[in-house]
Amino acid sequence: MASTIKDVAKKAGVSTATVSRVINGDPRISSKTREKVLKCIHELDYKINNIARSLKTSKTYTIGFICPELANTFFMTVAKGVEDELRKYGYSVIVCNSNESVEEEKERIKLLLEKCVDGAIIIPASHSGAHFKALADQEIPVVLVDRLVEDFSTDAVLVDNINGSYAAVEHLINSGYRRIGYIGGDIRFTSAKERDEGYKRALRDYCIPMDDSIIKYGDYHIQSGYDKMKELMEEEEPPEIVFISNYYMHVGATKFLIEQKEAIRRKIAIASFDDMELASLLEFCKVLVSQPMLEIGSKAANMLIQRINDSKGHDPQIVRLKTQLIVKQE
Amino acid sequence: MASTIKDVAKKAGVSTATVSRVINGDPRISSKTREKVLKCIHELDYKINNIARSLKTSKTYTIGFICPELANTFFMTVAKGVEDELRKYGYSVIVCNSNESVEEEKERIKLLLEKCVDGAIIIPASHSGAHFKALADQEIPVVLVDRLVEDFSTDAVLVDNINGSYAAVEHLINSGYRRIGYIGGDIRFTSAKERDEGYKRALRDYCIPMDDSIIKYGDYHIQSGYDKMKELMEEEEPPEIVFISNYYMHVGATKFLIEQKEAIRRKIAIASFDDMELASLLEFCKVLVSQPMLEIGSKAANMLIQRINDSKGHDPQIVRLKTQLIVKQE
DNA sequence: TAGTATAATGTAATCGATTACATGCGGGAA
DNA sequence: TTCCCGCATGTAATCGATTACATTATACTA
Repeated sequence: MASTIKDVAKKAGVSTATVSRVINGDPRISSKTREKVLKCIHELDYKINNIARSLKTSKTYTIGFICPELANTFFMTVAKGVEDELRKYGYSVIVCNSNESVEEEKERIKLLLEKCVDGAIIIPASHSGAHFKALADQEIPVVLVDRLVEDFSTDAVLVDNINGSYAAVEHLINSGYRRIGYIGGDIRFTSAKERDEGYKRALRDYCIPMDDSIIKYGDYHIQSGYDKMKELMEEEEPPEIVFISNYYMHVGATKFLIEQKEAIRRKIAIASFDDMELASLLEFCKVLVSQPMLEIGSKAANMLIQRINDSKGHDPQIVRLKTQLIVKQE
Repeated sequence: MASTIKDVAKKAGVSTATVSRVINGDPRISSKTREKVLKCIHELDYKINNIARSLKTSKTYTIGFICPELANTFFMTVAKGVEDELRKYGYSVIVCNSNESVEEEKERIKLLLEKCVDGAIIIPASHSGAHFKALADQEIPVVLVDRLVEDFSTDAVLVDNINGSYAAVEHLINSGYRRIGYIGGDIRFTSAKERDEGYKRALRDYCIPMDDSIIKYGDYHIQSGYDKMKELMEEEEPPEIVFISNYYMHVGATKFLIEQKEAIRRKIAIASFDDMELASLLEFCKVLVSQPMLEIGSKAANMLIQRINDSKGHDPQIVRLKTQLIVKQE
């Protein structure tokens, strides 16, 4: 059906080796031969069969991207950054959804191994990374994004969560807020833990007493934002403002507040990690901590390509990108 | 490095053919041999090399998914549906971003051809589909999603845009609205054109005069929603409510209105296509038309697998899924 | 003119699987 | 006992590229 290198070789009256060399830009080929071969390639509409090439070169120019959820703007904006950058180097991306399950993550890793990817970029589904060793065993470089894991050390791209949180809470304090609630994520994730740390550190630095009754932990999903905001508002002494550590909980919390009576609504505000989609348009929202999502992706892609081209390189490297504080105009 | 079928064969004292048969579940292999081989596979941590397999079988169990943008919840929720469904059949997905450019779309198609995908699911970047023939020429099945194209006919999964729009506008009319504005998309896209049609048909059926001054066209992006809403509100006689034909323009329009004075804000409302993310939480929003995004994806995946397994099948088939009208509680 | 370096191309093995065809073996029928 | 059949397995070609090594042609030197 599709023409092969043999067809081209026969038509051009040369060997397959010569055709291959033309395709790969070998400078030893005379320009006369090159012209002739290129003409035949064009006439036969020949397209290289990367399967065959990969078998011989053991390079697939494909990388795997595993994330806990596809329909998530943070993950997908990172993916966009990854794809954009990798494409420049001729790589394409197999996207896998681990569904926030370690078991499924394992399966995806097996899949990527069987597909012989040249590398993987992973947003871990859990705090455990023992199963990532399967990739390392085959010398397939891995770059983690957003979270570190236990039992596996490799390159990673993170944001400076601590100072991101800190700056937001500090801003709230400087704006006169004193009773600042918090909705955090599962602290087994490094990112959640760090955002925690930033919040607490700011309170401590400004000598504001920490009150566990207005510190709640959700799971980064809309529903838990809703539930935790409800709990906060039902406390004896609710906060004046709540710092929420991710976008989807921000959305859930907003949803809860919208349903409340005007009297309640007037007395509460929100600050939140992540500036995506409509975050900045949401009612109650005063301050946002914006992550450079595209840059996270492109940086991860870059580090991965570095490793692919130089696997015997340096020790695992961690890059921390800065967040940006966004204060909404009144 | 990684062990091959040869290593397994040697260790088990059988031929590679036997190992291959075990891997592929050939029933002719005696259970004694099968056990022995499986044991060796396990001990050597052998993983099949799909590159080699694909070369021989000319099946890659990989499909391409091309969409105009990755950081878009509609496209990515469809992608999730696709991935979920395809995985059940052992397929994985290469995700490509056409960046809303036909040129880039062409490049991605070339890429997919070189990667020897077994099929492609495409959300077209434009109204033109002539370049999709390159896939058809290699007998690679294509399923379109959301939009049809000119010059290329193939299987497609769409929603019933006309009746989706119609139902929304009809609901507005029944709720007493008479001056209903519209912000549509580029009518060269079939989906935009159909949503148009639904809006206009409802007005006609209820004998409400159509007024071009409150019918505007944007490009499905946030900014154009903002701009067009502004234009509408600056008309001599602005609408009471505006039906907006996609989520991102809805967001933009809301953004514009939030910035306006209370007097203006009180007099306007919104209805919109797409129920995603926060659509239902947005101020001004009364009615939404929800698309079954996951189902669109899984249906497209299903149709594609059908074609892959039976390429000489029936004529191109178009599936239209129903939308759902969502009325917000006051 | 012979000898040698260099440039251009060809020959054929190879990557790791699949599979058509070949083979050997054991058991049942006559 | 002999013949045949079918089951279980092996042999080797093959998929479409790459590439080490071999070969030929050309040019240059002495």
